[in-house]
Amino acid sequence: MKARNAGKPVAAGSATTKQRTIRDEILDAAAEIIVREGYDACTMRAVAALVDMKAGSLYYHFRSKDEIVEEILNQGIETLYARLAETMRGLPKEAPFADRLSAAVGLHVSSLVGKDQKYMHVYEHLPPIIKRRSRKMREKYAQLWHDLFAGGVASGEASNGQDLQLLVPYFLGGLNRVPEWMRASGASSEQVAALAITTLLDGIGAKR
Amino acid sequence: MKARNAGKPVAAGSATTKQRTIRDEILDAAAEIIVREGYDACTMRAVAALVDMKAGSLYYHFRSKDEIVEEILNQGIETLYARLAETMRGLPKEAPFADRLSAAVGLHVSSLVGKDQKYMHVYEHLPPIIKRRSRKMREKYAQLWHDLFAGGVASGEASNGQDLQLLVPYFLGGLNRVPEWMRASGASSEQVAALAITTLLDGIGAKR
DNA sequence: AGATAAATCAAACTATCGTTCGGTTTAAAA
DNA sequence: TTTTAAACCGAACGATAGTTTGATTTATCT
Repeated sequence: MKARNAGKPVAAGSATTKQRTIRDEILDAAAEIIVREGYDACTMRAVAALVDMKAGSLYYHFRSKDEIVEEILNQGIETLYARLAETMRGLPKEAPFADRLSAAVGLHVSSLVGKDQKYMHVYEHLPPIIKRRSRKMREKYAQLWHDLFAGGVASGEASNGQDLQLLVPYFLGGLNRVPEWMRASGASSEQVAALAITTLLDGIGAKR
Repeated sequence: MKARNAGKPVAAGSATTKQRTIRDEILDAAAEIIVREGYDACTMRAVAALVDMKAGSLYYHFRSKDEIVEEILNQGIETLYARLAETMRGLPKEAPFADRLSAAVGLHVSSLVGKDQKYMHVYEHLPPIIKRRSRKMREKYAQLWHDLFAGGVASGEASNGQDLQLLVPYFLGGLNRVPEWMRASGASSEQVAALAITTLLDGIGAKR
């Protein structure tokens, strides 16, 4: 076996420390290539090169290229869903809508620009056939947002009578462009999150 | 030569009627495939099949596959830019901000769901390397929106003091997801446009 | 040390990609 | 009708894709 961990700290931590398997390294490499150069450029040979292996060796860890992509896709959406569900559940029952919204936006944005952002951005680079596979999970995630807004409407804290079925994908679709905004404006993730929240709540029209 | 126009009306119109060339048919076919099945699926053989030809014959009309894609890309963005610029120029000088915004949103949305929507949606399916080529033109288009908002700010009709450098990509990025909203909610393009406008102006927060 | 299992390699296979090119068909000009 | 040019086909080319496989190296266990 090759010295795969040469130079890397052994992470001699607690027994509960999730250890980084070779599988993870491969997933990371593939996601990295997809986000930076697109799905076409993500060949088995390119992925292998990034983890210092040969293309054929990848098949010891994965059944196919499809399995790699699918795993990346799931990892991204499922952890995002879990984190948002957890965050919402952790809020006090009487937390105002603005606070709930702020927490959700903050989490979503930080996921888009954080350490594992790769996994969030892979989706948009995939061919439609593959995209469709994760559609159900993505709708499940959108449902969390739908619930959030529905709560705001019920308490009278939100909505001008907008159709939530339309408002949620509107807001969420816009939020996903966060990295673009940051690139174009040089703003921080906090600034971006703040803009999204205040604009959604109050708009940009002159005050009356 | 094959009977390419079999069954098609000759469009015996005025001399100024733009006639549909074979080039156009090829561009249409390629755009159609890219939008429906992604860039990978858009092979020369697939495009050729859609226009009842063989792959090699395409090279009589185009120098390369790249040339086809580039032409699609330009056609989409340039006509959009021209139409918005024209529309803005056509508005009376004293038109209120809300009207200007409404006109711009209406145009943008109708382009995204209209007859030539293909050409608008091709962009998002392309590998990063190709995307970068049309970046300048897209920034030019965004500049139109920037000017629109800047006008609203100057006249005091808009803005809560938001950074326009951030607000424009925020709003525009969201707007581009219109087809998704419509699919998810079953709303019409007019409903979607209305939501985008009122939400941007007034937000969804409870009135004060 | 020797044996066993895990991990990787080298090389090939088939399929398909973009592209080329000589020949063939079709439409218009003479 | 003959000539000429435009439009297309058929078949191939080299490159590269995902994948398979038998051999080989490396780690682990006794």
